Amino acid sequence: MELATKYNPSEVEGKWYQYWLDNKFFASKPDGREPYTIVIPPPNVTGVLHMGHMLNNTIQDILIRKARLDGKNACWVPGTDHASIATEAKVVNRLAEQGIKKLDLTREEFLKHAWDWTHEHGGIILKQLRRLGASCDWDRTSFTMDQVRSESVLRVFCDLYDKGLIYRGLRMVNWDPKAQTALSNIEVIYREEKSKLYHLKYYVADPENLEIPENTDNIIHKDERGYYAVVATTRPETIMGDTAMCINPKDPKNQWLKGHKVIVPLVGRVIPVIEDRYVDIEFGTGCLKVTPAHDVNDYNLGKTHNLETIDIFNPDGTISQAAGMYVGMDRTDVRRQIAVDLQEAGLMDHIEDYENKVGYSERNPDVAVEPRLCMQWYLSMKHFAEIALPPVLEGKIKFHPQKYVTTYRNWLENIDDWCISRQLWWGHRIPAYYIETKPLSDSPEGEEERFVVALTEEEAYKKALEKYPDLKALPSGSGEGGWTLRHDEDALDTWFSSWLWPISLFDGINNPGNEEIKYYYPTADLVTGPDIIFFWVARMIMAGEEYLGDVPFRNVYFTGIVRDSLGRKMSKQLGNSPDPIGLIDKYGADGVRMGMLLAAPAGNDILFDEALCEQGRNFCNKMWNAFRLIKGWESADIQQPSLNSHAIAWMQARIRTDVAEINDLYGKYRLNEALMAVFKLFTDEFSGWYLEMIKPEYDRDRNCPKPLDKATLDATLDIFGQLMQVIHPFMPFITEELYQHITERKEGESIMISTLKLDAPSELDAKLIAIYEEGKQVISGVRAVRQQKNISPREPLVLEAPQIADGVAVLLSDTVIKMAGLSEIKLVDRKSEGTQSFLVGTDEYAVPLGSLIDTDAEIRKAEAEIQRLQGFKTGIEKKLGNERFVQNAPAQVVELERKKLSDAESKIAALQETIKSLKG
RNA sequence: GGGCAAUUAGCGCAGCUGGUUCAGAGCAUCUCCCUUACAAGGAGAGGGUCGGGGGUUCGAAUCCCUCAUUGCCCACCA
Repeated sequence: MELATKYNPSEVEGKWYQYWLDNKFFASKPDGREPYTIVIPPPNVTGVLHMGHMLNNTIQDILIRKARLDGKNACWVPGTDHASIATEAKVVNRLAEQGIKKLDLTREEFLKHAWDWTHEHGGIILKQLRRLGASCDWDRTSFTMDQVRSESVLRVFCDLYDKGLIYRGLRMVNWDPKAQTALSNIEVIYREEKSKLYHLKYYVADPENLEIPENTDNIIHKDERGYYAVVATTRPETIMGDTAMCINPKDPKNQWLKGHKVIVPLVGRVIPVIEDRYVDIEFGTGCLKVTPAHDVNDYNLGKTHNLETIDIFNPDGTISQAAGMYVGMDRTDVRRQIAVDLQEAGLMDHIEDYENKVGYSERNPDVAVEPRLCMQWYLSMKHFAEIALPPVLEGKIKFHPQKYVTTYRNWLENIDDWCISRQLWWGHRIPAYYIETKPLSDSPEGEEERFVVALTEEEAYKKALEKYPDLKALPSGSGEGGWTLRHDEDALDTWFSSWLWPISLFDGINNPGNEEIKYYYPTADLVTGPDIIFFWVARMIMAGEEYLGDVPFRNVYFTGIVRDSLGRKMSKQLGNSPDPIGLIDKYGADGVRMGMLLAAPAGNDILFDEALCEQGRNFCNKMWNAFRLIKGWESADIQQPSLNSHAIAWMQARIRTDVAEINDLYGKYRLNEALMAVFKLFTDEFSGWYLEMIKPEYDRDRNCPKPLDKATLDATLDIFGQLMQVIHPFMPFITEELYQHITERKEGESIMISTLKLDAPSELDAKLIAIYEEGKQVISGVRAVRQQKNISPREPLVLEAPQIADGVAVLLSDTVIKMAGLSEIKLVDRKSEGTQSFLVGTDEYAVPLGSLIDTDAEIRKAEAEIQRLQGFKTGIEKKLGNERFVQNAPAQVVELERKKLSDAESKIAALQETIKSLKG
């Protein structure tokens, strides 16, 4: 069969992936082997693959495949995340396109739409991962909202509630007015923004009592309408909610305002001037307007000073009835309008440009978050911080790179309670049931709520009766005087299910101590981005410690962000995000995998460039052609030349040595370096040197290569197979293809499940490698001479080598002759005249060139080299002349310097000799 | 405002606890070669005062101080 000169991935990849699936090579069951588990960071169920996923999952696949080759029971569990806010937003948008409003639907109707959407788009991303070669155990595919995972979430909620760690609280939360839900603190992203600082006039309401101090530091504003204070604010639209003005009691500028009242501009409300040290004297005028309903700090001031709270916003960010003005307008429009109105009313002192930070919703990045006071569910974090800190600080979990340990610690040491309720329908419904004996007030400050937390409604009834014995006297049901349960409308934060992922995937919550959780937990490695260290990584550690008393993983490998070659983040707007599947079509999955990884040192951002995929594709081609070469050789029952047996020994030594290093790099998660080492081993050592060494001559009579001795061919096939195994984790498809060719596969075999057992490199290996390295230098030396003199590689040359019994010219003479295209190697005491020479170490080699030699140029070259060496020499002499160096430096180092000196001297001597002979 | 990291060849990076793996590979660049596996290839070559300045030391890319630049994270200054 004729093989194409280029590797064609598209012919190969689909075939092998199916073969792997058919043979269930990805499947894992608990057995006696050592487990190696990875749980996938679940992508959004309706998401599509982007470059970040490509990187992340390539790394996971490499680790999993490596573990499999090492004989471990590798289990990579895939799945998707319901991503409540993101998905619900998408569903709402789609409904809107159809003219349907969410609020017009019942919860059940909405959820039906959401599930339809999920089934329609769900799992596309997992299909895409197959193209990449991801060797997930697909039978285990899970979803954060499937039955097992959902039950786990509810059980955990009930359990934590029973433990007193979950509570309901009226707090200032971050409110997303578009999604109309609360967010946790870490879901808010602060962005620096150009805005305005509005300086508003708050006239003193009781000027008759004002005592104007003289000759003081007070700064007093007055115009024809009277005395006023200037308040600087970025949010003039909140003045309807002002219930006080606050100054710092020590502020010399504003002493005159103490104890007075001021009038809120436009609104006309008279509010007190309160004093609190919270106020920064330096900022603005030192006067702060206090809006307890719409700012966390103001809320706190309101609490300490017993201020009234006026909530001027509706949940969707429009102005509420309570504001009394601008009712129904959107907050952003009001800001514009009120600025105009204030100007016109003469209540605006001035406006200046200002930069401040505005919080945006992580999932709705164009929506500014509104602080809002409402009742939410919280998970108390003190306990979790305490259990999650030690495993990381003590190194039971290792972070790669390590610098994230500090980040992790800082966060846990300053952690806020976790707001876990979301006013969404798509998600796990909070298993709380309110007892309704009469219509409940909607007001958050309504009377004390009565509720129970239970896994099912049935259980909730029982619990209700236990908790509130008075209910026993009442008839159950919605009838006259009866009582019913109202299921909490809210859903849980998505991360409240994700944090259980390494446990819930093995059903360790519902079914504690089951065989799978015992076997697979803790998992080995987690591969994820540093952006979710708090959202996910930290919380998994909390859940793991809480529910299994053990860490969820041993290592966390933080990948960088994939950027374009200019260092910009990939984004749809910029259009700089390549389509991963398109890339795979173009370069093959193996090529793309290599391209991704080459640019990806652990923890650094990766600057992705398609050219890197080209390099990956080229490497595939290199392997393919090396295989074609070997495949074309016939074997014959002839004596094995010593050149070949030596080359085999050397190549094997090389493999042992390099694989040891590669394994070490794996251990340090320096996968890009491991890949580089793999690449060089194959391209340089194997293809560039080894294959060329043993390559049989061409038989012109038969028009094909001469046969190769069987022993060498067999050994070469073995070596090739080993190399495929070493490369396989990085490039699974082509290595499988070539491995199968090499081994004449039988059905059911695969490189995936093969094992590679190599001895540790020995001292002998090191020696062998050193000899060959020197031999390579001699060969390169001759090639360089050819290059300089423009001599064809096919023209045989003679090499004069120094008389050294164990020198490479003797030990590797056959190899050097073949590789350098020599007719012979002459061992000489003195090189002859008319040669071009080069040094390898301190040994001088010479190629006689007769008339080709340019004597003058050679002399100039030698003189330049002598000069360089002289400089080198004087440097060392100076060092050795320094008594303190000789006294203080270790003997070894001093000895080395001496050797350098003598080497330099002998090199200089040799060069002078050369010049002499050239001058003849 | 606090913290962390980075700064080494045109580019993206490696250089572990100070001394032969010390100034490195890869890509890119340049030169030559369509040699019977591979031009998606081969052979060869050039290229860096290790961000600036100071210090410690016999000796610093490596340790310390300082400045500069960049990036990231955290934080309620309106």
